[in-house]
Amino acid sequence: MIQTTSEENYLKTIFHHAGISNNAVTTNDIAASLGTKAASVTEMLKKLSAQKLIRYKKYNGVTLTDSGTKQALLIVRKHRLWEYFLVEKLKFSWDEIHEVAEQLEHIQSETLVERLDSFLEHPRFDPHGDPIPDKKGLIKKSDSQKLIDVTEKKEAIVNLVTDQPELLRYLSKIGISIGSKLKVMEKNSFDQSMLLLINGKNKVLISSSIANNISVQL
Amino acid sequence: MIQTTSEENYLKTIFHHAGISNNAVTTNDIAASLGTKAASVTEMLKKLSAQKLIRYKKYNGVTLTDSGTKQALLIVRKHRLWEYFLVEKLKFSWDEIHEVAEQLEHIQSETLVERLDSFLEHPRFDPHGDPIPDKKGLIKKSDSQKLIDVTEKKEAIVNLVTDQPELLRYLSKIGISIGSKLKVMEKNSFDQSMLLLINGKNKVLISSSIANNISVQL
DNA sequence: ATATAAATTTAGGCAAACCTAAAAAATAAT
DNA sequence: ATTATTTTTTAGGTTTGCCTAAATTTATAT
Ligand SMILES: [Mn+2]
Ligand SMILES: [Mn+2]
Ligand SMILES: [Mn+2]
Ligand SMILES: [Mn+2]
Repeated sequence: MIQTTSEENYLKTIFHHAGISNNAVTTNDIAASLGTKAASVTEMLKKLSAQKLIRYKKYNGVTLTDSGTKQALLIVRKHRLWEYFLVEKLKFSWDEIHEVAEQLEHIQSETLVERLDSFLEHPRFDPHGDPIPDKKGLIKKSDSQKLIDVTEKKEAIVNLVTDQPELLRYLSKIGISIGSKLKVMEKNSFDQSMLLLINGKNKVLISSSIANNISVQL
Repeated sequence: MIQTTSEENYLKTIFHHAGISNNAVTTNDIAASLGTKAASVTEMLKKLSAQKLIRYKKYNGVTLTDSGTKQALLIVRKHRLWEYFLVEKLKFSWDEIHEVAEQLEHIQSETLVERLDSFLEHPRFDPHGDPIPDKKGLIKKSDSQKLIDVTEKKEAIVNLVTDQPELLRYLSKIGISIGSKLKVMEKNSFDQSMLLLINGKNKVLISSSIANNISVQL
């Protein structure tokens, strides 16, 4: 069965909230993410449940079924492939792509996804470091930890950042991108801010909320 | 103002029916093209008229305003650029692309269109030979005539075919593509069928309905 | 245990884009 | 010039996806 754009957005949101262990996701969380109201969410949950894409019991949140997970993974795959395309082929910057990918991910054509994947030579990560599910929905998970948890004096390589335009523009400004080498010079134990040495050149102080949105590999 | 996908499809349909001289287009013609009913068309015409994208007088058909024409040209531009992309970069065949382009043409992002155009190196014609409007909406019109009107013994180069999947597959099968050299060996005056020599090699008989959907340059 | 607060669902509406059937206008045929 | 046919519009419905306000359930605090 073919999903509407709206249904796809709900599935994707549930997927992102559920995490790897497919935890139950609440009505309010979905509403907040999609910018809709709880009442609208309840309505949609009934539809998705009728299609057996989610398991829904009143007042108990929802989890994706296998079928729902498969659909969600395909949407995520398309989103990230398009983001990769926009950056690598069309020279968009990493803060300009999310909104366009939000539209492109709903284009219906299996052939298109697979040809795009081939054309891009099967990229494994999108421009923000998020893994791109393969055709079967398998995700390559790299061992990665939050920058905020890295101890003083350690060095690490940036491999994932949160896909939020304002954050991304800020990171670009201070010279942090995927692959940047960071050395944690000082950690302020009061506010969790960090003094970083970026690529052995610039020293920059970042707040904890920034550090919370960067993941690295030691 | 931003148009819905449905509004864009109406504008494009009106544009295609109006021809270069922007003739009035009838309600029924629009309905037939879009696979909707006349009543639905009337409803939409009121909306487009309120937005001053068309000139609409009850019972008198519609014409596009300058603003409506501009919008329609942009959609056509996007449709054809995407078709070119699908064929040249993703290796789709010319009969597989229309449906996907129908979806892609509605992606909203001015940057995307212009970057795509650059990436493709500003193609002037889509895979069916249809001209791609430039950023300003200008169309390069090549002097071209219908194959059906070519006189016996003349030679001509195919430069435009109708974008209909079944036709396109048939043309591929008999070896006709954009750029093919055709020599009109015989014209049957009874049914207008034509015997062609294709690229100096194969002799093929085509019916008038095929010949009507091929344009050539002498 | 009860009261209060928060989360969720239900009830009733709205706009977009479609539909069918009936009415009105324009066109064609006698 | 009437009548018949075709085209177009109007009237009244439906579905999808959203909303607000009220009711219900669950969670939290006294
Ligand atoms: Mn994104
Ligand atoms: Mn991303
Ligand atoms: Mn096309
Ligand atoms: Mn075309």
